[in-house]
Amino acid sequence: MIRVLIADDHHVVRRGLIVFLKTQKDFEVVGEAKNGLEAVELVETLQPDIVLMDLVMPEMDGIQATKRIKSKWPTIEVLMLTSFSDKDHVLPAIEAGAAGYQLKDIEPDELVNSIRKIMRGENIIHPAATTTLQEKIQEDKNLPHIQNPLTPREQDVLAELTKGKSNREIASSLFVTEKTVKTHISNIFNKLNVQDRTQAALYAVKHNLTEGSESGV
Amino acid sequence: MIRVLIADDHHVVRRGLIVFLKTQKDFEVVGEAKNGLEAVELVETLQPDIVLMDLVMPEMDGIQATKRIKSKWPTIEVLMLTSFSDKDHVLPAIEAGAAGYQLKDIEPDELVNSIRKIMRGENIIHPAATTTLQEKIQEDKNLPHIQNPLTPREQDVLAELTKGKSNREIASSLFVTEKTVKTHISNIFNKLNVQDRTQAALYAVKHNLTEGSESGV
DNA sequence: TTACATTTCAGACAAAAGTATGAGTTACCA
DNA sequence: TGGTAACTCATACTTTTGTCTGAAATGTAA
Repeated sequence: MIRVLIADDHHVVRRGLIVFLKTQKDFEVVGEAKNGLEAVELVETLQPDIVLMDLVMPEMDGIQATKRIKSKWPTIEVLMLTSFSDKDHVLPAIEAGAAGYQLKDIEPDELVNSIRKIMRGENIIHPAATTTLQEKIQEDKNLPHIQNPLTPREQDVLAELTKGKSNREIASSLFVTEKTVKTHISNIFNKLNVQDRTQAALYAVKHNLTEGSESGV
Repeated sequence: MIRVLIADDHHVVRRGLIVFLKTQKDFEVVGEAKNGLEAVELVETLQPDIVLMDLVMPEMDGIQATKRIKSKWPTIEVLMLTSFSDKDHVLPAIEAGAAGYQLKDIEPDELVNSIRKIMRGENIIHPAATTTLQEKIQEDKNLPHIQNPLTPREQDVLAELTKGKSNREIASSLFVTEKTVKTHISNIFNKLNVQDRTQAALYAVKHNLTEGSESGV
């Protein structure tokens, strides 16, 4: 059961989404928010799996709301659902931590599909928005939850980390000091957009970044 | 590729195992140890995925070696391979942290099968040894890596933990103080036989203890 | 050859995480 | 009704983690 929170200032939009998602047996709309602030509050109490977030809303816009949500509850996914596909709207959304970006003209089936993909750990960008993203990616590579630019050494560290090892153990395995491991690990967290080693390990497992090794706890 | 270390004081046994495992394309025997002490040392340098460990060996027996290995490298699995199926031999092995216990009369195919299962996170006990285990389980439930006695509340905490949350976040989600969360978490670690939250999260994911929720990083 | 990325390491902190121990509460079982 | 398990919380620590800043060595691509 995927628990969905809808955040949109237009009543019609919320109605439409709810009606449609109700036809999906494994979806449950746990709440509705009329603006970004309400969205953050409801996320806190309801702890949904995913938030369908409108970009433009009163009180607090979708970007701000997404930032707050992702910083407090990094595991809760946000799918930006809006009607703008230009650079100025897409990029901030992705940078804020949204796992996906879809235009509101999306087909219902496609929407459900997108949500499922996100829950599986994939990132979804509407084709129209992708092109504008591609350009930016060249200039600014700091969007690692889209593209993963871990260096070889960082991948080594992450692999060890994903075996449940401590910094000291990783250092010993890779024949470097604990300081070095800490440096790598900090960089990994930034690139993966996670806050700590547990999230990094879960991310690696979920996204199958653990190609090298096969053991686990 | 599953990297195997063989620890047995009988040369013939080692030969036999090696020859057989060589026929398996995804197995690699990375080393052989003639006693427990050597096994521990080789584990340190070779970092295998799994150790096939004889119970009775000179220098250091399989139980001791397993204890040391599991305490230092909890992610490395140990399959006890021996010829005793009585209580006094089986229980210490399991308590030492062995993921499996098989008699030496095991069919080669069955052995490979067991190893694969262990790598998948399952625990393997030879039928003959299972019955003696069953009895003991009633008396002594402190064998959590076999049977998981997490209380409901501990399961709640573990579920939150497996979303990548910090203690503070878990506390807020479950409406208790951080102190309480720490208590639960310490207990969980003991029961799961892991050292920290990352290992616990990986354990939960691997062993599918995350029934309740579906989200991740 | 300059510029940049990668890898290594250090010092100094701040912030979490974990452990140990004790204790009060409820709830249920024998 | 006494014992026990589960849940809660606290105090007092120790140990790890993680961040920031700075820096040196290496290799490589423009």
